[in-house]
Amino acid sequence: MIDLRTLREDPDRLRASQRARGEDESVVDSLLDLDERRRSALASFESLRAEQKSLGKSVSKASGEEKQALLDRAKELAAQVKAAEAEAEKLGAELDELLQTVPNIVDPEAPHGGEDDYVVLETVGTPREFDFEPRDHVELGELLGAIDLDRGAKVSGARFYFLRGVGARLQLGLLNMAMQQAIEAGFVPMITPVLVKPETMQGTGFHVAHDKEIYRLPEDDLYLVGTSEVSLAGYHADEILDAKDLPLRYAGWSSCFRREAGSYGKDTRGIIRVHQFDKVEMFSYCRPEDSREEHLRLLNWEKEMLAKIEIPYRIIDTAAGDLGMSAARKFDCEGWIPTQGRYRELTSTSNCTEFQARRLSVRYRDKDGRPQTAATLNGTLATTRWIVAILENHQQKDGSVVVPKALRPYVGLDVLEPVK
RNA sequence: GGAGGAUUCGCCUAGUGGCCGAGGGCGCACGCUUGGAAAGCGUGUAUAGGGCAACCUAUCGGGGGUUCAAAUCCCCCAUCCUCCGCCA
Repeated sequence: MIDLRTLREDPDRLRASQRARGEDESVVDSLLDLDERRRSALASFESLRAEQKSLGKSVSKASGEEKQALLDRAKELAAQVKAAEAEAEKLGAELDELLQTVPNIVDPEAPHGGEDDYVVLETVGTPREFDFEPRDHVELGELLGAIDLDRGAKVSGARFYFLRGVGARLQLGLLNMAMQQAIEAGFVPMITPVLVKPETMQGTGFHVAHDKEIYRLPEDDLYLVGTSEVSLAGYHADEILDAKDLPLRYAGWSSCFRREAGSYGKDTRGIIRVHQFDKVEMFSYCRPEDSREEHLRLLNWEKEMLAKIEIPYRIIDTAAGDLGMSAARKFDCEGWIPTQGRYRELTSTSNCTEFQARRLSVRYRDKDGRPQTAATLNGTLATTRWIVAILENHQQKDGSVVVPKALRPYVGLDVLEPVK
């Protein structure tokens, strides 16, 4: 949620941001108009209410005819107060509703435009030359007895899978390595709820009612998270944090659930795009003025992880139109997938500035003891999808896969051997 | 699933219709006292919105109602605790 007071002072900032995203600018004027009307409705309610209160006090002191006269007036006033309050509430609700639809103000440094207007910031490593025809991760997963897609489909349907044997070990090792790195960097390790209440989902910037990506449990009014970012953002909701504890950093391990509606036909093969996967996610609460630096730190921790799996990757600066609701800026690290001949997203780190925290009411006390809205950031340390990159980049001619050195202690194997 | 109890300012607690946004204690902050500290004394100590100064308004788990007036009365819901049942 954007800040109304800032909007009043500098509406052009939001206009520019909407332009950069390729979205509607007129929302700015609608907001300003509604805000103005709500404030005046609120003011008239408040003065009527003040009158009612003081009148009420004189009622209790008066007696006889005088009291009756006062009562009559008070009764009349009570009706007016009620009407004024209803009007103010109505406008407030309208304003809130509109405000809910406005995405975060983008960082002016973010590239303008849509999905394809990203800027490549850095390319690390070079794709390996194969002296044999590389197998894709599906084939390798099958050879190694690591990924069972057929039975995943049998049990749960399309885009489900079993990780088994070395596949399960690879995921556990990878995510444990991520957790270990996070712990060493001072993160608090967390295993988070995967079902959350609507206000947590909404607060994090996902629309419970409209978002086609969210799995819902209507019977219980609970929602499956698409990332532990949601649970970790909600963790400090309605709290005022101690400034000396900032930045507060958490590393959450959870399964993630995505409906992948509207992606029919995309990545139907393998475990690139699935309904359920596991992820270790960094989440940080910090002062807004520190958030840009924090964002770069998160990116560096992602690079550190990627270095450990020894694959070529590049970093892109996502364009404004592709930032989603909450992010002001987003960097993705994309790993090289040999059989696709292109880079695919392995990590994503977003600076959500105060957007999520304002919705969730996460604040901290500044030097003067005044509550201020915190900034929140998130970034990926590892996910199930990384298995694709590891298998494909480190495969050998016989179908075996060399485990990257850093990962070996966590997986307990140097090489994954075919089972058939 | 059933029965009962609870939910007030960071914590503990007072408060059964107007004098309660709300008293006390603890904690915390500042000051006095002291060679220094403790104790003691004094002052302050929620959040949000509006004017942005005095001040005004809202909020006593959430929502609705009764009333001129609700922390206080009524209804619904949520959470926690206890007991019973059910499952393992």
